Amino acid sequence: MAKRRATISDVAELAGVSIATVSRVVNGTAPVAEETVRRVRDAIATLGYTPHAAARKLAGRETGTLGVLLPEVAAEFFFPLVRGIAEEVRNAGYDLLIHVASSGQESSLSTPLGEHNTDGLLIFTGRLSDEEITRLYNSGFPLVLLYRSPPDDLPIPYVMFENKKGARDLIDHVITVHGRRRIAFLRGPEGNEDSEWRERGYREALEKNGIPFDADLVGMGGFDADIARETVESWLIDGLDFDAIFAGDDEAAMGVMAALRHAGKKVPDDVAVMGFDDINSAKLMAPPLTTVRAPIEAAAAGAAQALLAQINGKEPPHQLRYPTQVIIRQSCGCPDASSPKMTAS
Amino acid sequence: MAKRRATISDVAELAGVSIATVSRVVNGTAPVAEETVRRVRDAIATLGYTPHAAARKLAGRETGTLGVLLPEVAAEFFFPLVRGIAEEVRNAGYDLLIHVASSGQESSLSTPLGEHNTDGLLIFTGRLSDEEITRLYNSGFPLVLLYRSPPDDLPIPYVMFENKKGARDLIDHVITVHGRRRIAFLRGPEGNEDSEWRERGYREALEKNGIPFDADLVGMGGFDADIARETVESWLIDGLDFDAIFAGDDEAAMGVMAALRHAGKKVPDDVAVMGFDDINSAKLMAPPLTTVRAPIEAAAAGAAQALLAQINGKEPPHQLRYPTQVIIRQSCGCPDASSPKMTAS
DNA sequence: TGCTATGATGAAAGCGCTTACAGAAAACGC
DNA sequence: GCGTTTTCTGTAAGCGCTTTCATCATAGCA
Repeated sequence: MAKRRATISDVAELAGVSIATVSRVVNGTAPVAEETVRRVRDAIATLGYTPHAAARKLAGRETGTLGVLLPEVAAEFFFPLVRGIAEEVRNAGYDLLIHVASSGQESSLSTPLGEHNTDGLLIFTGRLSDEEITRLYNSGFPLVLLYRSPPDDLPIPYVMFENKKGARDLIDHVITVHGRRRIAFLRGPEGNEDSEWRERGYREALEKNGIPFDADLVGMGGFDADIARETVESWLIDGLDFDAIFAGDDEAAMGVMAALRHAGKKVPDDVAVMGFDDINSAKLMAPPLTTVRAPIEAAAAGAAQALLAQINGKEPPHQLRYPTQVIIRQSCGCPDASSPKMTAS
Repeated sequence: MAKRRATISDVAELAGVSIATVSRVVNGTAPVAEETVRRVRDAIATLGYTPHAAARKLAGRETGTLGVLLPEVAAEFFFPLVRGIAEEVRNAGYDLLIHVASSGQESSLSTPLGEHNTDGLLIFTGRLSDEEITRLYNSGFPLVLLYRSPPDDLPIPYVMFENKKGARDLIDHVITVHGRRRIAFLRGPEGNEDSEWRERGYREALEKNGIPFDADLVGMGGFDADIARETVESWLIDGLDFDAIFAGDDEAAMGVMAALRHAGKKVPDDVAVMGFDDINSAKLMAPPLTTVRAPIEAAAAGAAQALLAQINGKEPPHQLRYPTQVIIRQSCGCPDASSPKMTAS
């Protein structure tokens, strides 16, 4: 059944032209007579010809594909991220090679996304060692960092959210509006910059309101529901005193709520819970989660654009900072503004 | 800064051998004298040489990469799926090209994952038209279908879950154990086979227990929280009578719970809620969701293996059917078996 | 009418690599 | 010691495509 794939030569022969001409009509790189174009188009159609990507890459200078390096941890967060990138990349006529790293192979680029295989790389937090990044940068390889800043102050473009401000406003809200004073914080994964900034915002809000920082109230959340849950459960066992928990992100918040519920604590009456990101399920939680909205998809798209710009020789911005916005729902103690929807039908 | 990449010729020259020899030591395709190997290795190291993927693909017969076609809908379900595939594919030394389809371009393969660009394709439900699949199959291109059966009874391998049995057991539980009789069902996306089988299981359970099927109790869930939520909200407004909802999948169940909660209905006292898949957040919902566990990651890995087998000329199984298992939690009305964890620390 | 822009096309040179094919050198057998 | 393997290595032919460069008609212009 497997017939040999049609090549550019087959098309050329059928259309009675040279392969150069076929290439030109396919890529529109030079004027071709209307009549010729028609014949070539027909030939392509009847042969079902598709250009061979590898050959194209070899001949041309570019590979026509962009790579994304993602951590193993697959969170809901990841979706809008990929969607934003994919959309942008496709519009620019590039392919997207997504590499989901597995634990262990921390640094190596022996894997797909080498410099030879893509025209540029979007690197998600922490996946690549500083040395690797530096090396790639030094060899002039287009790079954009997602949610982490470049090592050694290298001028590599990167996208970031206004984590600190968002967290500060959020914590300030629960202090000033709801009078909470014993607010716990769950850190993200080790070395995660988003988490560091959120913690700073958390501390600033504390300070602003004259509440001393208490190291006991900081635990490991890992931006992960299960990890967060365990931490809160152990706090509960230890009898730690707190009246609010800033979970670090929404996933962790979900774990926090589960732990609290399981222990018979009421949210938000006994403990207020806040997340960060405003993932889709945040509004569906019980109670709906008060959080900070981060325009993940937009940021991802922005990162892709910056990479594309770089590839096209334009000067990309050095930093892309996206705004965040506190989203008040009920998990902080605020009343439900909306009443059951009564869509007359 | 951007120096030219080192090529195989550079290595050959530095090592004082021919490019053929370099290729041989890189690929280990033929015996090479120990001393020569050493020299070549050294040259590679000092030059920092990495083979150019495209060139390799062009020269060799294989592209060394596998493709996955995914629908735009990004659900939590997608994670274990990708993880399972990625793991398997990497272990086999292949690259993974993930193509997230966007709405609109339903069928076209004009996009990355053409037959030329990958050695095989894992196709996720409904993304490709039957014609495209048939065409690819006929041209001998290795294919594996995820969660859908092949068109026209073509012998294309596909993976499936025991949806019917899982759904039947689940519904049977809520009828026989909890005495529910007015059980609603939320369908998945149009044409989704998983959904069709789940519905059959649902009907079988009804029939087995002498409950007549009521078309009014079937609505659109779309395997999506927001869609499910809207449907349930409109049911509530219409005053539809039901005491249980089988949401079709876990994402939809989340939307169902939100709608119920918002309307002041108690789960499971007023309405029992059941999902399907057992995604990570199922156990974190309030109340924890009774559902059916589908080994998504394992199935995905299996699919990848089948594809790899096919590529290597082995005969892959025609169908991979994975078992499902009812997971009882509290949303169906069962008591909480676990008590707050008391991990002594 | 003679000469130069202009449009349309083909010939051919690679892109970096794999892989027959074919030597040359070393090892073996009797 | 000579023919025959066995090892090791180089030569060269592409893989399918893009892209100068060159070639020809035509068309434009004085």
